[in-house]
Formats: sequence, structure tokens, C-alpha cells
Amino acid sequence: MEAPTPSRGGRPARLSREAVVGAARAIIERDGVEALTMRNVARELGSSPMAIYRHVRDKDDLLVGVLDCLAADVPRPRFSNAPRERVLQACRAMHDGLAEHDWVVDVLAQGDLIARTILWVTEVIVAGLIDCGLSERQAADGYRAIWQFTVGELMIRRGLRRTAALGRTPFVVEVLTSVDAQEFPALARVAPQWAAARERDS
Amino acid sequence: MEAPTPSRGGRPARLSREAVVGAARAIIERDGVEALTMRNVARELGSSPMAIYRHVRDKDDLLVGVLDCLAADVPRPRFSNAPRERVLQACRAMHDGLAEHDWVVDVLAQGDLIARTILWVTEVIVAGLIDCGLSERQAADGYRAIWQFTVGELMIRRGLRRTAALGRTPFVVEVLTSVDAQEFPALARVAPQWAAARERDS
DNA sequence: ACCTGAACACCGTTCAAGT
DNA sequence: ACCTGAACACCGTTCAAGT
Repeated sequence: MEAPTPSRGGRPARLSREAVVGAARAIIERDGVEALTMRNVARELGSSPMAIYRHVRDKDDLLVGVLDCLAADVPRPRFSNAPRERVLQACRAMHDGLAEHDWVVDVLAQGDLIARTILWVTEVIVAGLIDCGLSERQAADGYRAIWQFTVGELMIRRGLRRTAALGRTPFVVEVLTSVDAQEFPALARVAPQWAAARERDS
Repeated sequence: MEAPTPSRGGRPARLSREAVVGAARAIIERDGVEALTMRNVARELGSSPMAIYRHVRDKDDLLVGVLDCLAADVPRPRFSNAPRERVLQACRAMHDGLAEHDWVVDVLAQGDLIARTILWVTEVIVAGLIDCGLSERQAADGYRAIWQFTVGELMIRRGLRRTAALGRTPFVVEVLTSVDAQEFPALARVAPQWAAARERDS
């Protein structure tokens, strides 16, 4: 999984999976996910596009690599003694870790992925829920709900960021605030509330 | 917005926005979103790729068109008298309407979008929440939470479907069930629970 | 063993020209 | 006014060849 082979003889490797993933991450953080192309990674490394395929199976594999090395950077908080508080801390760590790089939802949308390097968060959450008195089944369901909520939040936040980056007022806000009071009285009443888009955890 | 112009003289139109959107929808439902290319739409209509741009601004605009005509098909349930029940009915309508075409999360991930033809669902939910005694602010927040939860569910479901379509067991399930009991005791305990992936509403 | 160059089969979109 | 053809600037990836 790390080096392609123990490298017995032959031409010495100039690239490595680590280097390729690193270059990909640099590109994403500098120019956004949409700038991540195999050809750009190659340019970043000063090599031909095809050299990359020696160290990474395909673009998806590369993306998982970046995801994994990102997850490794999520800071591990000093956990409280109270189980309930511990769960919240872990949720916050997960949420903040992901929110920092909101492009991950693009990857998440692609397929079901999980970074092994972040399993400790899952462990803390599930353990905390059990310590709160939940059954194993309830804990599993609880984790699923938390994950679902988090993914939803990331996705919405990303959409809003995108249009914000374009300098336009979000399409959703525009539609919801300019609603016809005759047709949609309740929506018209709450219209002023939408602008106050705050951020919260689970 | 509908026809490009009232069409005063000149060459008669063979295509229309309606036809283009219809072809796009047919392609998506037959072959999946990844098959939706401008060139494929053109082929479906027996025209040149560029003819399409006369009726649709760009690919995003086309996608919004499909989304809108899909939303128009969401059936409107006979609503209960109890406000709480009404909210649940509307949530279910929204969820089921979206779940039927799970590719919409791809579009949602692209940017913040909303189909005007489905605002009635939003109206019912917000009105119902207010009737339940929530303040306008609470109702707005409540709707946001429901939407977030729904989007998260769709996204996860889509990821699982994708890998299921490939015939593989989901990556997430694989990782979570093969976890090291030493390192992650709580995860090992709940491991048997993950397989039972059921479906629920908010 | 590792890397390169040329090539394949695609994209979305612009632009000038036809009818 | 509507449509077409050719072209541009891209993609990810395969394959045969170089070192």
C-alpha cells in the first residue's frame, strides 16, 4: 500500500505516493478541487502525466490519499470526563476538521468513503453514546444520525460558499425572500429570518 | 424565461427549452447523470451540440431545468388537520420525491439550488411548524435542520448505492466491521449493528 | 523499475457561417 | 431566428517505447 514494491534494483524512483498525494493536496488547497487534474499534479511535480499512475491507481485513489492525510491532521482534543461532553467534543472535532476543507463533500458525493486515520473520532463518539446509557443499536443509529447531519451541513455550507465566492447572493435566499405573500403566507412571514444563517453543531 | 423570444418571424424553431430539458431528463433516467453531456442531449434530439445553447444558457441551466420539471411531479398529499402530522407528511413528500432521483445530490453539491415548483412543500413545513407554536425564527431554523438532515441522508444513500451498484460491499461498512478490537473497543462492540442499514425520515 | 510521448476517446463552449 | 461545422482548450487513461 505504501511503496509500490520494496524497490529491488532497477531505475530509482523520483516520485512516490507520498509526493504525489502531497502535490495533489497543495493544488487543492491553493486552487480548489476543480483544479485537481492528473495533468496539473504532473506539472506540479515536473513530470509527465503518466508518471503519476505508477504511484496511484487512478484519480479516485489519489483523492482518497489526500483525504487520509488530511484526516491525520485533525487535532485530538483533551477529552472531558463527562461522556456527554466527550461526544460533543468529538463531534466538534469531526465537524471542524471537515469544515476546514469543504471540498471533501465532492469526494463524499462520489462514493462512500472513510479515512481510516480518523476512526478514533468514531470510536469516541460511539463509546460516549454507550457510556450515556444507549444500547449498542442505539449508539450505532446515533452515530449514523450525527454523520448524516454533519454531511448535510457541509453540503449546504459548500453550496452557499460557492455562490458567495461568485459575489452573488445565494440563490436559495433570493428565492425564499422574494416569495409571493399571497401564495406562500408562512414563507413570507419568516422571510426575514433566512438571512441570519448561523453556524451550529449537532 | 420560457420561450427565448415571442418568435417574430425568422426560421421556425425545431427545438425548445422544453424539448431540451425533456431529452436531458430522459438521458439521466435511462443512463444516469454521468451520461448527461451536451453532446448526448444533441444526439438524443438529432441535432448538433450547439443547437442546444439556443435554448439553455449552459449545462448548469439545463440541470436546473430538469430539477424543476422533476419537482413539479412530486405528488401533493392530502394533508391532515393536525399541524405536527402535516409537517411530517410534507417532509416525507420532499424526502421521497428527492430519494426517487438520488442524482440530485450531485446537482445540489454543485451550488445552492432550489426548484421553485416545490416551494409549496417548504410552505407547508414552515406553516406547520408555526402552527405547532414555534416562533418565526424557530420555524426557519427548524426548516433548515430538516433540509440539512434530508440532504445528508440523500448523500449517504447515494454513496452506498453507487458501491452497491458496483457489486462491492460498501467501503464504510467494510472498514467499520473489520475494526481492531484492541484499538477501538466500542466500534468492535457495535460492529454487528452497521449492517442493518434501515431507512427513516426526520 | 520507473518514466516519457504520442495517441484515444472524450468534455463544454466559442465563433463564423449557413438557411 | 435558428441551426451547423469546425475548432479550441481541456479531460482521464492506455499503450509502446525509452533509460
